Amino acid sequence: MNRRPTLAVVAQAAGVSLKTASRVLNGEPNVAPATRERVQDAAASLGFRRNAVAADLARGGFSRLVGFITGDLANEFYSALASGIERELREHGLQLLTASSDEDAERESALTGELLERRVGALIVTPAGADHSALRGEIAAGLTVVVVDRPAAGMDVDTVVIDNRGGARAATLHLLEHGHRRIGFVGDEPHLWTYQERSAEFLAVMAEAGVPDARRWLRHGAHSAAAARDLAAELLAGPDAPTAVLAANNRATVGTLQALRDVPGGADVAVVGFDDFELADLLGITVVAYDAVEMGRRAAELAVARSAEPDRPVELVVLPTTVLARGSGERPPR
Amino acid sequence: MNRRPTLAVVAQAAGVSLKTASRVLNGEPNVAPATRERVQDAAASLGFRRNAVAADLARGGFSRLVGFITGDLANEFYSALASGIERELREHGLQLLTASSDEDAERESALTGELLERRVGALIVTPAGADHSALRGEIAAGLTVVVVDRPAAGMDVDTVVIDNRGGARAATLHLLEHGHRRIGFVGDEPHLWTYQERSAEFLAVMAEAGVPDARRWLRHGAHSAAAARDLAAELLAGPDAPTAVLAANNRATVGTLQALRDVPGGADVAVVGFDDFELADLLGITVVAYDAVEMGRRAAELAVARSAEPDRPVELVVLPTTVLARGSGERPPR
DNA sequence: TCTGCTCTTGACAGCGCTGTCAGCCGACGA
DNA sequence: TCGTCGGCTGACAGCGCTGTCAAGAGCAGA
Repeated sequence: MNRRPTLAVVAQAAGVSLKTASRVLNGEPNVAPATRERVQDAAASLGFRRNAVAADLARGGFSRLVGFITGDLANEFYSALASGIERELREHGLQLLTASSDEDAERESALTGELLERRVGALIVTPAGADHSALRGEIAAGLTVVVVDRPAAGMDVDTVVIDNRGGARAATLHLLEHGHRRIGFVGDEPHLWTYQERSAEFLAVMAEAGVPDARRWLRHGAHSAAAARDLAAELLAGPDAPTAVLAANNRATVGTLQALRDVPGGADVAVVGFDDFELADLLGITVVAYDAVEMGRRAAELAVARSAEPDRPVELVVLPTTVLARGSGERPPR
Repeated sequence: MNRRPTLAVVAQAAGVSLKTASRVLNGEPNVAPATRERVQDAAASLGFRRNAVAADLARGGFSRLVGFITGDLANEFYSALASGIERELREHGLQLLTASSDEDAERESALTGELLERRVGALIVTPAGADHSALRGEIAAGLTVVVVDRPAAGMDVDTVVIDNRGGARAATLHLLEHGHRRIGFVGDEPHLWTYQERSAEFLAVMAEAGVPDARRWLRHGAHSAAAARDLAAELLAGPDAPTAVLAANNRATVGTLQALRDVPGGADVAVVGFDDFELADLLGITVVAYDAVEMGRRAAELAVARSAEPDRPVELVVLPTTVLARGSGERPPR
């Protein structure tokens, strides 16, 4: 086990009291320069390292850690979020503690518990389940919570989301404007808020455009690329197959592309994906893009702001989306 | 601020001593069932949550946190590592604290410091710099360190790497066997060990195959896709342009593909990439693949093992690689 | 009934640090 | 010369929990 000198040892070596040593190492004022130097020398030569655990405890039991509970860190969207959060927290001298829920509500609440035991100063969550009663209790107890990507139903907390409706509308219009009428929609799990928003807007736009019963091309369950692939394949094999597909998340886009590769005439089907991804550019895929890193950054910013000022009004940040035309969305109907 | 009941409050409510309450909440034996129940009820009704910070301190000042310092969490390779690590740690009741160094040695050492202040029980690192003197001191002080992806030069620590030589050899042979002689190599920063291993083996195999001066097609600096793209474009524009490219990491592969798209005749150039990536399958890119999640898992496993038994012999784990033929690497020379 | 044991419980002293408060000293103004 | 004030320092009491140790209760066997 790692035995390190404590502050007391440093203080003794420098011939000062514990408290004075503490002052020096925390950069507090009102220490004579000579004393300061003696303590610093002692600390350096002993290889002293302050114990943040003890310091946090003494200061009131709160750590300078912020927890982030997310669906799946291996998904490029979530890792972009995490990187935005981390960057912002760092500016404020805070550290990020990540945990992934695998989109499982039960695991989410277990993780919440663990992070709370660690006395995180705030929690940033992409809510998996619909039931946030556990969280609600914590908020009442004074915990700072920020939700990101999806709002937490019925909870009055700071939230950062993108303009899902606007993005879905733009994407659908984009395809309609290129002449498509039969447009498929490959979406995520129906209980996810993002699915609901995107699909509802898709249907609304189709109705406005006078396309009857667009619901027949609506599919859901594409939370993995493999599932999306099957859904897309089934959709494209139908008698009334769409000439264009709106893939409602990055997994769905990949799966749809896989399906299109295997279906005869698949190369002619227009595709617009929701969520940009690195190779979309190379593949020439038109997407609804937004800034996931910024999303994380804003969430962290809100967390910091609320910790500092618990009574500030709850904020809802909605980030804009843009359609990036790269070819796949501009193909005319076959 | 989040005011929560302390153990003392719970104990009082249950009419027992602090210590007995502690026993119950830690699941220790030798507590009368009736007492146990009283304490549990009190804890539940008060919304008690143990303070892991204080508990860790009382237990000796070590947290059940394991730190992971990595290059860039947004890179799919590192996030796969992180997810493997997290999964394994969880099995042992440990939590992961991630921090990214942006491949910057200075930042790496600052982060190391922060994690140590947090008294992480172990540190898993993908070493950025060449100078690990700071780490060396910590190890001497008893810290458990495991390095992953690249060995830390001159340090006797547990290490998990892939068989870079074997992978590079297989990839180069693969291209040679498909008739290529002029083979380009687009590699990472030259100070990285993985670059050195892969490039050295590439040159060795080329020499064995009787291809003179393969070094003329060797390029480095492809740590981002953009940089790789420029390198590959330059390589392919030369008078003695290669008919095949070995892209030595996932960034390099993406950049190379971008360059090939833009260069006339680029579609005929064979490509083998080092590191698999999600869309490689869709794009038909032949790659040298290995299991990054497993790599993380093994690293975490070693960290746990060494923490438990500090004197065990140092281990070097080398994971195998495979060539996955998907088309791009099987194209004959033009 | 007494001894010896196990089971259960609690008192107490920290873990390593910080906040509070009080004390000391030299300097400065009157 | 004295009073006062500001800079500097240290004693001390915790933060919320756990480890140690010892004491009390209950019970079996002698």
